[in-house]
Amino acid sequence: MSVRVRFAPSPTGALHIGGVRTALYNYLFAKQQGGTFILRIEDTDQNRYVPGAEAYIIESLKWLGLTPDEGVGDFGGTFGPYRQSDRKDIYHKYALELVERGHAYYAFDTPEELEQRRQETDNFTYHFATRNGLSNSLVLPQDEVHARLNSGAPYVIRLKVEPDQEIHIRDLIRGDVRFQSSELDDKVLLKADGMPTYHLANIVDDHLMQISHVIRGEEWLPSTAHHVLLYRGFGWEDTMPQFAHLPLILKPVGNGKLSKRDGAKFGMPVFPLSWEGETADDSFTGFRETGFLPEAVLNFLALLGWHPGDDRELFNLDELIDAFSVEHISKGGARFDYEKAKWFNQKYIQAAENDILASHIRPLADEKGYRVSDAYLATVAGLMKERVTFLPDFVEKGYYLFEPVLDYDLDMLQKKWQDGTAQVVRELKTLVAEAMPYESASLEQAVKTFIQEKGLKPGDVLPLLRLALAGTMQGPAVFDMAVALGRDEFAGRLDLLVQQGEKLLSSAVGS
RNA sequence: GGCCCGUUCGUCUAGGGGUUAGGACGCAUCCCUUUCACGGAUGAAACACGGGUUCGAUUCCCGUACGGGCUACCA
Repeated sequence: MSVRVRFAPSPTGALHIGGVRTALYNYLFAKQQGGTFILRIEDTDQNRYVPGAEAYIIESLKWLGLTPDEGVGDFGGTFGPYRQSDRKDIYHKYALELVERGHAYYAFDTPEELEQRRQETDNFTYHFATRNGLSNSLVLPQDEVHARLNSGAPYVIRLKVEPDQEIHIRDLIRGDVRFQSSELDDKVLLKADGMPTYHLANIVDDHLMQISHVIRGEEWLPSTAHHVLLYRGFGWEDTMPQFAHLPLILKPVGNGKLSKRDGAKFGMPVFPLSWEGETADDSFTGFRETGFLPEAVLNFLALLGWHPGDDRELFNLDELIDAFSVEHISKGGARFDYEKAKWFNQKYIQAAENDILASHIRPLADEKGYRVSDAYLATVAGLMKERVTFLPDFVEKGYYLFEPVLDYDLDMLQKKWQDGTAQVVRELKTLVAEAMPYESASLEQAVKTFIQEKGLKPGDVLPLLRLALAGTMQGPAVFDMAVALGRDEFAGRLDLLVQQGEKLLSSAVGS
Protein backbone atom coordinates (compact mmCIF):
# COMPACT_ATOMS: atom_id res chain seq x y z
CA MET A 1 0.00 0.00 0.00
CA SER A 2 1.40 3.35 -0.99
CA VAL A 3 2.32 6.02 1.50
CA ARG A 4 0.07 9.05 1.43
CA VAL A 5 0.42 11.72 4.09
CA ARG A 6 -1.19 15.08 4.49
CA PHE A 7 -0.37 18.38 6.05
CA ALA A 8 -3.68 19.86 7.11
CA PRO A 9 -3.43 23.35 8.57
CA SER A 10 -6.27 25.71 9.39
CA PRO A 11 -6.21 29.04 7.62
CA THR A 12 -6.57 31.02 10.82
CA GLY A 13 -3.54 33.22 10.35
CA ALA A 14 0.16 32.83 9.78
CA LEU A 15 1.54 29.32 9.81
CA HIS A 16 3.27 28.74 13.11
CA ILE A 17 6.79 27.30 13.10
CA GLY A 18 5.49 24.18 14.84
CA GLY A 19 3.16 23.69 11.91
CA VAL A 20 6.08 24.08 9.58
CA ARG A 21 7.90 21.33 11.39
CA THR A 22 4.86 19.07 11.09
CA ALA A 23 4.78 19.79 7.38
CA LEU A 24 8.49 19.03 7.14
CA TYR A 25 8.21 15.68 8.90
CA ASN A 26 5.27 14.71 6.72
CA TYR A 27 7.18 15.75 3.63
CA LEU A 28 10.33 13.88 4.62
CA PHE A 29 8.38 10.75 5.41
CA ALA A 30 6.48 10.87 2.13
CA LYS A 31 9.55 11.46 0.02
CA GLN A 32 11.56 8.79 1.73
CA GLN A 33 8.83 6.23 1.24
CA GLY A 34 8.24 7.21 -2.34
CA GLY A 35 4.86 8.46 -1.21
CA THR A 36 2.63 11.45 -1.76
CA PHE A 37 2.59 14.66 0.25
CA ILE A 38 -0.81 16.32 0.30
CA LEU A 39 -1.85 19.80 1.37
CA ARG A 40 -5.38 19.96 2.71
CA ILE A 41 -6.94 23.10 4.10
CA GLU A 42 -9.10 22.60 7.17
CA ASP A 43 -11.33 25.62 7.11
CA THR A 44 -14.43 24.23 8.77
CA ASP A 45 -14.55 26.99 11.35
CA GLN A 46 -16.05 29.92 9.54
CA ASN A 47 -15.54 32.19 12.52
CA ARG A 48 -11.82 31.74 12.58
CA TYR A 49 -11.25 31.97 8.86
CA VAL A 50 -8.64 34.57 7.95
CA PRO A 51 -8.34 35.75 4.35
CA GLY A 52 -4.85 35.39 2.99
CA ALA A 53 -3.89 32.63 5.38
CA GLU A 54 -4.19 29.93 2.76
CA ALA A 55 -1.98 31.84 0.35
CA TYR A 56 0.47 32.40 3.18
CA ILE A 57 0.64 28.69 3.91
CA ILE A 58 1.29 27.88 0.28
CA GLU A 59 3.94 30.55 -0.07
CA SER A 60 5.65 29.32 3.07
CA LEU A 61 5.82 25.76 1.82
CA LYS A 62 7.15 26.94 -1.51
CA TRP A 63 9.80 29.10 0.12
CA LEU A 64 11.00 26.13 2.12
CA GLY A 65 10.88 23.82 -0.84
CA LEU A 66 8.25 21.55 0.70
CA THR A 67 6.13 21.44 -2.40
CA PRO A 68 2.98 19.33 -2.10
CA ASP A 69 2.28 16.64 -4.67
CA GLU A 70 -1.45 17.15 -4.31
CA GLY A 71 -3.56 19.81 -2.74
CA VAL A 72 -5.22 23.20 -2.86
CA GLY A 73 -3.80 25.82 -5.11
CA ASP A 74 -2.21 24.53 -8.27
CA PHE A 75 -0.79 21.33 -6.89
CA GLY A 76 -3.30 19.08 -8.60
CA GLY A 77 -4.34 15.61 -7.53
CA THR A 78 -7.37 13.43 -8.11
CA PHE A 79 -8.69 13.26 -4.57
CA GLY A 80 -10.01 16.82 -4.40
CA PRO A 81 -11.40 19.13 -3.58
CA TYR A 82 -8.71 19.67 -0.95
CA ARG A 83 -10.37 22.52 0.86
CA GLN A 84 -12.84 21.28 3.44
CA SER A 85 -15.31 24.08 2.94
CA ASP A 86 -15.63 22.79 -0.62
CA ARG A 87 -16.50 19.34 0.71
CA LYS A 88 -19.36 20.33 2.95
CA ASP A 89 -21.93 18.05 1.27
CA ILE A 90 -19.67 15.05 1.62
CA TYR A 91 -19.49 15.38 5.39
CA HIS A 92 -23.23 15.81 5.70
CA LYS A 93 -23.78 12.58 3.84
CA TYR A 94 -21.38 10.66 6.04
CA ALA A 95 -22.80 12.14 9.21
CA LEU A 96 -26.23 10.86 8.19
CA GLU A 97 -24.76 7.49 7.42
CA LEU A 98 -23.38 7.29 10.91
CA VAL A 99 -26.80 8.16 12.34
CA GLU A 100 -28.35 5.38 10.29
CA ARG A 101 -25.76 2.96 11.52
CA GLY A 102 -26.66 3.92 15.08
CA HIS A 103 -23.31 5.44 15.89
CA ALA A 104 -24.45 9.01 15.94
CA TYR A 105 -27.54 10.96 16.87
CA TYR A 106 -29.20 14.33 16.58
CA ALA A 107 -28.89 16.73 19.47
CA PHE A 108 -30.90 19.90 19.94
CA ASP A 109 -29.30 21.35 23.05
CA THR A 110 -28.32 24.94 22.45
CA PRO A 111 -24.85 26.17 23.29
CA GLU A 112 -26.43 28.25 26.06
CA GLU A 113 -28.12 25.24 27.62
CA LEU A 114 -24.91 23.29 27.58
CA GLU A 115 -23.03 26.19 29.05
CA GLN A 116 -25.51 26.25 31.87
CA ARG A 117 -25.04 22.55 32.52
CA ARG A 118 -21.34 23.10 32.77
CA GLN A 119 -21.95 25.85 35.28
CA GLU A 120 -24.19 23.64 37.37
CA THR A 121 -22.18 20.46 37.25
CA ASP A 122 -18.46 20.17 37.80
CA ASN A 123 -16.79 18.32 34.98
CA PHE A 124 -19.98 18.07 33.01
CA THR A 125 -19.55 15.76 30.06
CA TYR A 126 -21.99 15.06 27.29
CA HIS A 127 -21.73 11.28 27.21
CA PHE A 128 -23.41 7.96 27.97
CA ALA A 129 -24.20 8.87 31.56
CA THR A 130 -25.74 12.27 30.84
CA ARG A 131 -27.15 12.04 27.33
CA ASN A 132 -30.45 10.65 28.53
CA GLY A 133 -31.15 13.80 30.46
CA LEU A 134 -30.47 16.01 27.48
CA SER A 135 -32.33 17.00 24.38
CA ASN A 136 -31.53 14.57 21.60
CA SER A 137 -32.89 11.90 19.30
CA LEU A 138 -31.94 9.20 21.77
CA VAL A 139 -34.49 10.40 24.31
CA LEU A 140 -37.02 12.43 22.35
CA PRO A 141 -39.95 10.59 20.72
CA GLN A 142 -39.44 9.78 17.05
CA ASP A 143 -42.10 12.14 15.76
CA GLU A 144 -40.83 14.94 17.97
CA VAL A 145 -37.38 14.49 16.45
CA HIS A 146 -38.79 14.53 12.94
CA ALA A 147 -40.86 17.58 13.72
CA ARG A 148 -37.86 19.44 15.02
CA LEU A 149 -35.72 18.49 12.07
CA ASN A 150 -38.45 19.44 9.60
CA SER A 151 -39.10 22.73 11.32
CA GLY A 152 -35.58 23.82 10.54
CA ALA A 153 -34.64 24.07 14.18
CA PRO A 154 -30.89 24.06 14.72
CA TYR A 155 -29.33 20.72 15.57
CA VAL A 156 -25.99 19.04 15.69
CA ILE A 157 -25.02 15.44 15.10
CA ARG A 158 -23.05 13.81 17.88
CA LEU A 159 -20.98 10.67 17.99
CA LYS A 160 -22.59 8.03 20.18
CA VAL A 161 -19.76 6.69 22.29
CA GLU A 162 -20.62 3.32 23.83
CA PRO A 163 -19.22 2.90 27.35
CA ASP A 164 -16.86 0.19 28.59
CA GLN A 165 -14.84 -0.20 25.45
CA GLU A 166 -11.10 -0.10 25.37
CA ILE A 167 -9.52 1.85 22.59
CA HIS A 168 -5.99 0.83 21.84
CA ILE A 169 -3.74 2.94 19.66
CA ARG A 170 -0.31 1.94 18.52
CA ASP A 171 1.39 5.25 18.01
CA LEU A 172 4.53 5.15 15.89
CA ILE A 173 6.31 7.48 18.27
CA ARG A 174 4.74 6.71 21.64
CA GLY A 175 3.95 3.06 21.39
CA ASP A 176 0.81 1.68 23.00
CA VAL A 177 -1.72 4.20 24.24
CA ARG A 178 -5.02 3.11 25.75
CA PHE A 179 -8.25 4.94 26.45
CA GLN A 180 -11.48 3.94 28.13
CA SER A 181 -14.54 4.91 26.11
CA SER A 182 -16.51 5.64 29.27
CA GLU A 183 -14.35 8.68 29.76
CA LEU A 184 -14.96 10.00 26.29
CA ASP A 185 -17.62 12.55 25.44
CA ASP A 186 -20.11 12.38 22.60
CA LYS A 187 -18.23 14.72 20.29
CA VAL A 188 -20.12 16.97 17.95
CA LEU A 189 -19.52 15.76 14.41
CA LEU A 190 -21.72 18.10 12.45
CA LYS A 191 -22.24 21.63 13.70
CA ALA A 192 -25.47 23.60 13.59
CA ASP A 193 -24.15 25.60 10.65
CA GLY A 194 -23.90 22.40 8.64
CA MET A 195 -20.14 22.30 8.76
CA PRO A 196 -18.34 19.30 10.19
CA THR A 197 -16.03 19.53 13.16
CA TYR A 198 -12.39 18.63 12.77
CA HIS A 199 -13.09 15.12 13.99
CA LEU A 200 -15.57 14.16 11.31
CA ALA A 201 -13.92 16.00 8.45
CA ASN A 202 -10.56 14.59 9.35
CA ILE A 203 -11.71 10.98 9.34
CA VAL A 204 -13.82 11.26 6.22
CA ASP A 205 -11.09 13.03 4.30
CA ASP A 206 -8.28 10.80 5.45
CA HIS A 207 -10.32 7.82 4.39
CA LEU A 208 -11.42 9.22 1.06
CA MET A 209 -7.96 10.54 0.30
CA GLN A 210 -6.49 7.17 1.24
CA ILE A 211 -4.15 8.62 3.82
CA SER A 212 -1.80 5.95 5.13
CA HIS A 213 -0.09 7.81 7.97
CA VAL A 214 -1.26 10.66 10.13
CA ILE A 215 1.70 12.64 11.43
CA ARG A 216 0.48 15.50 13.54
CA GLY A 217 1.05 17.39 16.78
CA GLU A 218 0.72 15.85 20.20
CA GLU A 219 -2.29 18.02 20.96
CA TRP A 220 -4.30 15.57 18.87
CA LEU A 221 -3.41 12.51 20.86
CA PRO A 222 -6.38 12.65 23.26
CA SER A 223 -8.93 12.96 20.47
CA THR A 224 -7.41 10.09 18.55
CA ALA A 225 -9.59 7.80 20.63
CA HIS A 226 -12.64 9.44 19.08
CA HIS A 227 -11.11 9.13 15.67
CA VAL A 228 -10.63 5.40 16.10
CA LEU A 229 -14.26 5.12 17.14
CA LEU A 230 -15.25 6.97 13.99
CA TYR A 231 -13.25 4.58 11.82
CA ARG A 232 -14.99 1.71 13.57
CA GLY A 233 -18.39 3.33 13.17
CA PHE A 234 -17.89 3.69 9.45
CA GLY A 235 -16.48 0.21 9.14
CA TRP A 236 -13.15 1.57 7.97
CA GLU A 237 -10.96 0.21 10.71
CA ASP A 238 -9.11 -2.09 8.34
CA THR A 239 -7.74 0.81 6.35
CA MET A 240 -7.29 3.19 9.25
CA PRO A 241 -4.07 5.19 8.92
CA GLN A 242 -1.20 4.74 11.33
CA PHE A 243 -0.68 7.52 13.83
CA ALA A 244 2.43 9.39 14.86
CA HIS A 245 2.06 12.19 17.37
CA LEU A 246 4.86 14.72 17.40
CA PRO A 247 6.21 16.38 20.55
CA LEU A 248 5.42 20.05 20.92
CA ILE A 249 7.81 22.96 20.54
CA LEU A 250 8.16 24.80 23.83
CA LYS A 251 8.95 28.40 24.73
CA PRO A 252 12.66 29.29 24.92
CA VAL A 253 12.21 30.15 28.57
CA GLY A 254 9.34 29.72 30.98
CA ASN A 255 6.48 27.27 30.78
CA GLY A 256 4.25 26.20 27.96
CA LYS A 257 4.34 25.71 24.26
CA LEU A 258 5.80 28.22 21.90
CA SER A 259 3.18 30.81 20.98
CA LYS A 260 3.02 33.42 18.29
CA ARG A 261 3.42 36.13 20.87
CA ASP A 262 6.79 34.73 21.91
CA GLY A 263 8.33 36.06 18.74
CA ALA A 264 7.98 39.65 19.83
CA LYS A 265 8.66 38.77 23.43
CA PHE A 266 12.03 37.18 22.77
CA GLY A 267 12.97 39.16 19.70
CA MET A 268 13.03 36.30 17.24
CA PRO A 269 10.88 34.97 14.43
CA VAL A 270 8.42 32.14 15.07
CA PHE A 271 6.86 32.23 11.60
CA PRO A 272 8.41 31.31 8.27
CA LEU A 273 7.35 34.52 6.53
CA SER A 274 6.28 37.90 7.78
CA TRP A 275 2.58 38.33 8.33
CA GLU A 276 0.66 41.56 8.11
CA GLY A 277 -2.28 41.26 10.46
CA GLU A 278 -5.12 43.64 11.22
CA THR A 279 -3.16 45.19 14.04
CA ALA A 280 0.49 45.64 14.91
CA ASP A 281 -0.11 43.10 17.63
CA ASP A 282 -1.15 40.57 15.05
CA SER A 283 1.76 41.23 12.70
CA PHE A 284 4.92 39.20 12.75
CA THR A 285 8.36 39.11 11.23
CA GLY A 286 9.31 35.88 9.51
CA PHE A 287 12.47 33.86 9.27
CA ARG A 288 12.73 34.84 5.64
CA GLU A 289 12.58 38.57 6.34
CA THR A 290 15.00 38.22 9.25
CA GLY A 291 17.51 36.95 6.74
CA PHE A 292 17.43 33.20 7.14
CA LEU A 293 18.15 30.84 4.29
CA PRO A 294 15.31 28.32 3.90
CA GLU A 295 17.77 25.42 4.05
CA ALA A 296 18.93 26.61 7.46
CA VAL A 297 15.39 26.83 8.80
CA LEU A 298 14.66 23.35 7.53
CA ASN A 299 17.81 21.90 9.05
CA PHE A 300 17.15 23.59 12.37
CA LEU A 301 13.56 22.43 12.50
CA ALA A 302 14.42 18.90 11.46
CA LEU A 303 16.73 18.51 14.42
CA LEU A 304 14.23 19.99 16.85
CA GLY A 305 12.69 16.72 17.93
CA TRP A 306 14.41 14.32 15.59
CA HIS A 307 17.96 13.02 15.32
CA PRO A 308 19.69 11.11 12.55
CA GLY A 309 21.14 8.36 14.71
CA ASP A 310 24.69 9.61 14.30
CA ASP A 311 26.59 12.82 15.02
CA ARG A 312 25.85 14.66 11.81
CA GLU A 313 24.22 18.08 12.15
CA LEU A 314 24.18 19.59 8.69
CA PHE A 315 21.68 18.22 6.22
CA ASN A 316 20.24 19.53 3.03
CA LEU A 317 16.71 18.49 2.07
CA ASP A 318 17.82 15.42 0.13
CA GLU A 319 20.01 14.29 2.98
CA LEU A 320 17.15 14.81 5.40
CA ILE A 321 14.90 12.70 3.22
CA ASP A 322 17.51 10.01 3.23
CA ALA A 323 18.23 10.08 6.95
CA PHE A 324 14.74 10.65 8.31
CA SER A 325 12.96 8.03 10.36
CA VAL A 326 9.92 8.21 12.57
CA GLU A 327 11.60 5.96 15.15
CA HIS A 328 14.16 8.66 15.80
CA ILE A 329 11.61 11.29 16.75
CA SER A 330 11.83 12.26 20.41
CA LYS A 331 8.91 11.92 22.76
CA GLY A 332 9.51 14.94 24.94
CA GLY A 333 8.75 18.52 23.99
CA ALA A 334 11.64 20.56 22.62
CA ARG A 335 12.48 24.08 23.61
CA PHE A 336 12.86 26.49 20.75
CA ASP A 337 16.58 27.34 20.69
CA TYR A 338 17.10 30.48 18.68
CA GLU A 339 20.85 30.51 19.22
CA LYS A 340 21.06 27.21 17.44
CA ALA A 341 18.86 28.47 14.63
CA LYS A 342 21.30 31.35 14.16
CA TRP A 343 24.22 28.97 14.13
CA PHE A 344 22.62 26.95 11.36
CA ASN A 345 22.03 30.05 9.31
CA GLN A 346 25.62 31.16 9.76
CA LYS A 347 26.79 27.73 8.65
CA TYR A 348 24.62 27.79 5.55
CA ILE A 349 25.73 31.28 4.62
CA GLN A 350 29.36 30.30 5.01
CA ALA A 351 28.86 27.26 2.85
CA ALA A 352 26.90 29.05 0.13
CA GLU A 353 28.49 29.98 -3.20
CA ASN A 354 29.23 33.67 -3.57
CA ASP A 355 26.97 34.15 -6.56
CA ILE A 356 24.09 32.46 -4.76
CA LEU A 357 24.61 34.79 -1.85
CA ALA A 358 24.82 37.70 -4.27
CA SER A 359 21.36 36.90 -5.55
CA HIS A 360 20.09 36.98 -1.97
CA ILE A 361 21.85 40.25 -1.24
CA ARG A 362 20.61 41.89 -4.43
CA PRO A 363 17.20 42.99 -3.15
CA LEU A 364 18.74 44.22 0.08
CA ALA A 365 21.31 46.28 -1.79
CA ASP A 366 18.66 47.66 -4.13
CA GLU A 367 16.57 48.65 -1.18
CA LYS A 368 19.47 50.66 0.19
CA GLY A 369 19.96 52.29 -3.18
CA TYR A 370 23.35 50.71 -3.74
CA ARG A 371 24.01 50.51 -7.46
CA VAL A 372 26.45 47.69 -7.89
CA SER A 373 27.06 44.78 -10.24
CA ASP A 374 26.31 41.16 -9.49
CA ALA A 375 30.01 40.49 -9.64
CA TYR A 376 30.65 43.09 -6.97
CA LEU A 377 27.94 41.59 -4.75
CA ALA A 378 29.62 38.23 -5.11
CA THR A 379 32.90 39.82 -4.04
CA VAL A 380 31.22 41.33 -0.99
CA ALA A 381 29.66 37.96 -0.24
CA GLY A 382 33.08 36.35 -0.27
CA LEU A 383 34.53 39.04 1.95
CA MET A 384 31.73 39.05 4.50
CA LYS A 385 30.23 35.59 4.61
CA GLU A 386 32.31 34.40 7.52
CA ARG A 387 31.32 37.41 9.56
CA VAL A 388 27.54 37.47 9.24
CA THR A 389 24.63 35.65 10.79
CA PHE A 390 21.78 37.02 8.69
CA LEU A 391 21.52 38.06 5.06
CA PRO A 392 20.95 41.75 5.82
CA ASP A 393 24.24 41.78 7.72
CA PHE A 394 25.99 41.90 4.35
CA VAL A 395 24.72 45.39 3.65
CA GLU A 396 24.51 46.51 7.27
CA LYS A 397 27.71 45.29 8.88
CA GLY A 398 29.46 45.69 5.57
CA TYR A 399 27.89 49.01 4.54
CA TYR A 400 31.32 50.57 3.98
CA LEU A 401 31.75 48.26 1.01
CA PHE A 402 28.88 50.16 -0.62
CA GLU A 403 29.17 53.73 0.62
CA PRO A 404 31.64 56.00 2.40
CA VAL A 405 32.56 55.37 6.02
CA LEU A 406 29.98 56.94 8.30
CA ASP A 407 31.53 56.21 11.66
CA TYR A 408 35.16 56.19 12.62
CA ASP A 409 36.34 54.34 15.69
CA LEU A 410 37.65 57.50 17.31
CA ASP A 411 39.23 55.80 20.29
CA MET A 412 41.37 53.72 18.00
CA LEU A 413 42.10 56.65 15.72
CA GLN A 414 43.24 58.76 18.66
CA LYS A 415 45.48 55.96 19.79
CA LYS A 416 47.15 55.63 16.42
CA TRP A 417 47.22 59.23 15.22
CA GLN A 418 50.25 61.33 16.07
CA ASP A 419 52.05 64.37 14.77
CA GLY A 420 53.75 62.73 11.83
CA THR A 421 50.92 60.38 10.94
CA ALA A 422 49.37 62.60 8.30
CA GLN A 423 52.57 62.60 6.34
CA VAL A 424 52.85 58.83 6.54
CA VAL A 425 49.31 58.37 5.27
CA ARG A 426 49.93 60.77 2.39
CA GLU A 427 52.95 58.74 1.38
CA LEU A 428 50.85 55.60 1.58
CA LYS A 429 48.35 57.23 -0.69
CA THR A 430 51.06 57.77 -3.25
CA LEU A 431 52.14 54.18 -2.85
CA VAL A 432 48.58 53.04 -3.44
CA ALA A 433 48.27 55.23 -6.48
CA GLU A 434 51.35 53.71 -8.02
CA ALA A 435 51.14 50.10 -6.91
CA MET A 436 51.35 47.66 -9.81
CA PRO A 437 49.56 45.41 -10.09
CA TYR A 438 46.74 46.62 -7.88
CA GLU A 439 46.16 43.29 -6.24
CA SER A 440 45.88 42.12 -2.67
CA ALA A 441 49.08 40.18 -2.08
CA SER A 442 51.40 42.57 -3.87
CA LEU A 443 49.76 45.58 -2.28
CA GLU A 444 50.29 44.04 1.08
CA GLN A 445 53.91 43.35 0.23
CA ALA A 446 54.45 46.90 -0.90
CA VAL A 447 52.92 48.37 2.25
CA LYS A 448 54.93 46.09 4.49
CA THR A 449 58.13 47.04 2.72
CA PHE A 450 57.18 50.68 3.16
CA ILE A 451 56.59 50.10 6.88
CA GLN A 452 60.00 48.53 7.21
CA GLU A 453 61.79 51.24 5.30
CA LYS A 454 60.22 53.90 7.45
CA GLY A 455 61.26 52.08 10.61
CA LEU A 456 57.61 51.74 11.62
CA LYS A 457 55.75 48.81 13.03
CA PRO A 458 52.82 47.07 11.34
CA GLY A 459 50.69 48.06 14.30
CA ASP A 460 51.36 51.73 13.55
CA VAL A 461 50.04 51.56 10.02
CA LEU A 462 47.71 48.64 9.37
CA PRO A 463 45.02 49.78 11.81
CA LEU A 464 45.02 53.16 10.08
CA LEU A 465 44.39 51.58 6.72
CA ARG A 466 41.59 49.54 8.21
CA LEU A 467 40.11 52.65 9.78
CA ALA A 468 40.34 54.48 6.48
CA LEU A 469 38.56 51.70 4.63
CA ALA A 470 35.94 50.61 7.15
CA GLY A 471 36.01 53.06 10.03
CA THR A 472 35.94 50.12 12.39
CA MET A 473 38.43 47.59 13.63
CA GLN A 474 36.21 44.78 12.45
CA GLY A 475 35.86 43.35 9.00
CA PRO A 476 37.61 41.57 6.15
CA ALA A 477 41.34 41.58 5.51
CA VAL A 478 42.60 45.12 4.83
CA PHE A 479 44.08 44.51 1.40
CA ASP A 480 41.12 42.45 0.23
CA MET A 481 38.88 45.37 1.02
CA ALA A 482 41.29 47.76 -0.62
CA VAL A 483 41.20 45.79 -3.82
CA ALA A 484 37.43 45.29 -3.76
CA LEU A 485 36.84 49.00 -3.31
CA GLY A 486 39.35 49.98 -5.98
CA ARG A 487 42.41 52.15 -6.12
CA ASP A 488 40.67 55.52 -6.39
CA GLU A 489 38.22 54.83 -3.61
CA PHE A 490 41.03 53.69 -1.35
CA ALA A 491 42.99 56.87 -2.07
CA GLY A 492 39.93 58.98 -1.41
CA ARG A 493 39.32 57.26 1.89
CA LEU A 494 42.92 57.86 2.92
CA ASP A 495 42.33 61.57 2.37
CA LEU A 496 39.24 61.47 4.51
CA LEU A 497 41.15 59.68 7.22
CA VAL A 498 43.77 62.44 7.24
CA GLN A 499 41.00 64.96 7.75
CA GLN A 500 39.57 62.94 10.61
CA GLY A 501 42.96 62.40 12.20
CA GLU A 502 44.04 66.00 12.03
CA LYS A 503 40.74 67.18 13.40
CA LEU A 504 41.16 64.85 16.31
CA LEU A 505 44.72 66.00 16.86
CA SER A 506 43.87 69.71 16.92
CA SER A 507 40.90 69.25 19.21
CA ALA A 508 43.06 67.19 21.55
CA VAL A 509 45.68 69.99 21.60
CA GLY A 510 42.99 72.58 22.12
CA SER A 511 41.50 70.88 25.11
C1' G B 1 -10.28 18.30 38.89
C1' G B 2 -10.38 14.10 35.13
C1' C B 3 -7.89 11.67 30.99
C1' C B 4 -3.47 11.14 28.11
C1' C B 5 1.79 12.06 27.10
C1' G B 6 6.55 13.13 28.80
C1' U B 7 11.44 13.83 32.12
C1' U B 8 20.00 12.57 30.26
C1' C B 9 24.68 18.91 30.64
C1' G B 10 21.47 25.91 30.51
C1' U B 11 19.40 24.16 25.36
C1' C B 12 18.80 20.24 21.20
C1' U B 13 20.04 15.33 21.90
C1' A B 14 23.05 10.06 21.63
C1' G B 15 23.24 5.92 24.62
C1' G B 16 21.48 1.83 27.35
C1' G B 17 21.74 -3.41 33.01
C1' G B 18 28.62 -3.03 34.22
C1' U B 19 30.62 3.39 29.61
C1' U B 20 36.03 8.12 31.64
C1' A B 21 27.57 8.85 30.09
C1' G B 22 29.06 10.74 23.56
C1' G B 23 27.97 14.94 20.04
C1' A B 24 26.06 19.90 18.87
C1' C B 25 24.53 25.11 20.31
C1' G B 26 25.77 28.51 23.99
C1' C B 27 29.67 29.77 27.68
C1' A B 28 35.11 30.06 29.32
C1' U B 29 40.42 29.68 28.20
C1' C B 30 44.20 29.10 24.63
C1' C B 31 46.17 28.82 19.43
C1' C B 32 45.82 31.00 14.47
C1' U B 33 45.53 36.42 12.94
C1' U B 34 48.86 43.05 14.50
C1' U B 35 41.17 43.71 12.91
C1' C B 36 36.66 41.14 13.53
C1' A B 37 35.24 36.66 12.23
C1' C B 38 36.19 31.65 10.46
C1' G B 39 38.96 27.52 11.93
C1' G B 40 41.53 24.49 15.67
C1' A B 41 42.44 22.87 20.82
C1' U B 42 41.02 22.54 25.82
C1' G B 43 37.54 23.15 29.81
C1' A B 44 33.14 23.79 33.05
C1' A B 45 28.34 21.45 32.54
C1' A B 46 23.46 16.13 32.85
C1' C B 47 20.97 10.67 33.91
C1' A B 48 14.29 14.62 38.72
C1' C B 49 13.34 11.88 43.47
C1' G B 50 11.91 7.39 46.36
C1' G B 51 11.15 2.37 46.40
C1' G B 52 11.73 -2.31 44.16
C1' U B 53 14.06 -6.30 40.44
C1' U B 54 19.32 -7.51 40.08
C1' C B 55 25.79 -9.40 41.85
C1' G B 56 25.13 -4.51 39.61
C1' A B 57 20.75 0.35 37.82
C1' U B 58 21.10 6.29 34.39
C1' U B 59 19.08 2.10 31.58
C1' C B 60 13.66 -2.57 33.61
C1' C B 61 9.04 -2.14 37.07
C1' C B 62 6.04 0.78 40.59
C1' G B 63 5.18 5.19 42.94
C1' U B 64 6.14 10.54 43.80
C1' A B 65 7.45 15.19 41.99
C1' C B 66 7.75 18.29 38.00
C1' G B 67 6.52 19.61 32.92
C1' G B 68 3.18 19.32 28.79
C1' G B 69 -1.38 18.42 26.05
C1' C B 70 -6.62 17.62 25.93
C1' U B 71 -11.06 18.39 28.51
C1' A B 72 -15.76 23.85 22.74
C1' C B 73 -21.25 23.41 17.85
C1' C B 74 -11.71 25.61 17.59
C1' A B 75 -8.56 23.26 14.93
